[in-house]
Amino acid sequence: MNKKAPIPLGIASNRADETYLRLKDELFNFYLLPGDYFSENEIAARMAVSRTPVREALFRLQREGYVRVMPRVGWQVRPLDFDKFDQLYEIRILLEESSLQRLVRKENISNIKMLMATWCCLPDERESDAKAVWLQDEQFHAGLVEAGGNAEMSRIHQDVMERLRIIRRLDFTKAQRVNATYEEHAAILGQIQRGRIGEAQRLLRSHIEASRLEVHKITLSMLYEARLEKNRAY
Amino acid sequence: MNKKAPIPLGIASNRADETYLRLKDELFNFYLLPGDYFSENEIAARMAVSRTPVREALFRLQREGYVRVMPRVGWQVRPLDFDKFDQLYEIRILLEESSLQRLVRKENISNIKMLMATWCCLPDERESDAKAVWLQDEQFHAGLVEAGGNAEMSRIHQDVMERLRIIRRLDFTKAQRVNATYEEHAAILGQIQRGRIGEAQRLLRSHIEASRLEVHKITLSMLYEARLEKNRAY
DNA sequence: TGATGAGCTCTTGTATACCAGACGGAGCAC
DNA sequence: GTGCTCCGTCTGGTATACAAGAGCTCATCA
Repeated sequence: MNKKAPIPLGIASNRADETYLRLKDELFNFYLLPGDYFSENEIAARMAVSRTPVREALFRLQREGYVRVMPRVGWQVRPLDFDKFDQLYEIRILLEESSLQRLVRKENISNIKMLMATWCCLPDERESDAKAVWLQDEQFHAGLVEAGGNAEMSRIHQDVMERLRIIRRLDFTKAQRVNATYEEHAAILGQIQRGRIGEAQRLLRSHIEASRLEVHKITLSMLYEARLEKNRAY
Repeated sequence: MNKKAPIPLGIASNRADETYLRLKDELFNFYLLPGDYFSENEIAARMAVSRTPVREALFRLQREGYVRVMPRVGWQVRPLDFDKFDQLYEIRILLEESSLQRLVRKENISNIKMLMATWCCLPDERESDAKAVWLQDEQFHAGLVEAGGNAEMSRIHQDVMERLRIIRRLDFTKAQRVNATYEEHAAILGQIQRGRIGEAQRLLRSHIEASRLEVHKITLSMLYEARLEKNRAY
C-alpha cells in the first residue's frame, strides 16, 4: 500500500491550479487565519500532493497579496489590512467611473441592456439567494468596466475585485442590503440610459462607498466568529 | 569534472530571481523575440541552472504577460500587442490624473518639491545621458502617483509602467525628446505649484499621449533592427 | 546562575527522476 | 499518390532527493 491513489484530481486541469483554488478557499473561509504560520510540507500532506504544485500555488497567492514567504523560515497568512481595502475600493471607484465616461463616448451600450434585464425588474422577480446576488453583483460591476472597452482595465479591475472578495463575500446576508443593491443598480442603469453620465457616476460612487462601509462593519464580527469557529473545532 | 561549479549566483538572493531577471533582460533586448518558441530545458541549459528556478521565473513572466505556456507543448514569447500598450497608456493617464486630483485635497506636496529640484532647472543643468533621463522620467511619473497617497494605486501604476517598459525604454534617444520631456515636466509641476490642478492634468494627459505616439514610431523600427541583429548573429 | 556554542530539527531552495500527453515522421494499407 | 496508424521523442507536470540556512534545545563552562 505504498502506491499512491490513482487520480485524485478535481475540476482543475492540473494539481497546481487545484491546490491554488483549495488554498484560496481555505483563506476565504478563514480556515487559514490571518497571521497564521504554516509550511509547504503541511499543506502538501493535507492536500495529498507533492510540494511542487503547493509551491506554485503559494507563489501565486503571494503575488496576489494573501500570503508571504520568509526564506528558509516558513509562510504566513498576511493579516487583513483595512487601509489596503480602502485603497482598493478607491481604485474600484476610479476604474468604474472612468469606464462610464468612455461608455458615453463609444456608444457601446449593448452590455448595459443586458445588465438592465437583471437589475431593472419588479421586486418579486428579484433573486433572494445571497450567493446568487453576490455573483450577479460581481457581474454588474465587471460589466460596467467591460462596457468601457479597455480589456487591460478590465483585467486590473478583476484583480482588485478578487482581492476585495475575501471581505465582500460577507456582504449580502441581509435582505435590506440586497434590496438596496437592486435599487441602486437600477438607478445607475437608468441614468446611463438617459445619457446622464455625470449623475450615474455620482450614484455609482456613493453606491460603492456604501458597500465599503457596510463591509467594514460586517467583516469585523464575521472574522471574530470565524476565529471562534476554528477554535471550537479543536 | 562532473561536479558543478561552486556558486555562480548573481546579485539576486536566489537562482529563481536571477533567472527571472536574466530572462526579462533577454526579452527587453529582443534576444528572445516576440513569437519565438522555446522550452524549459533550453533555458535551464543556457543559464546553467535546473528547471525548477526556470519554471518559477517563467510563471512570473507569464503572469506579467510576456510569455505563455502551452501545456506539454512548450513556451512562447507573446507577440507585441500595440492595442494592449494603448490600453495601458490610457490606464497610466487615468491613474496619474486622479493622483493629481487627490494631491490637491491632501495638500501633500512634499514629493512635488523634490521632483521640481530635478526637472525645474536651467537647460545646461539637464541630464543628457539617455538612460539616466529615462530613469528620472520613471521616477517623475511614479512620484506623481505616490504623492496621491494610495499605495495600492502606486503598485498598480508600477505594474503598468513595467509592462510598458519594453517599448518605453526605446524612447529618449533623441535630444529633442529629452528637451521636450524637461519642458513638459517643468510645466506640469509649475501648474501644480500654482494650484491649477485642472491645467496640470491637461498637460499631463497630452504629455503622456505624446510619449505614446513617439514610442509607437520608434519601436517598430527598433524591433526590426533587433530582428536583423539577431539574424546576423547566426 | 548565566552565557555560549554545538548540534539537531525544521524550513525553503534547488536539482533530478519519472510520468503522461502531444506531435511528427516513418511505414503500411488502399 | 494519399491517408491512416503506430511509435519514438519531445514537452511540461509532478514527485522526490538533496543542500543549506534559520532557529531552538540543551549541555557545558566560566
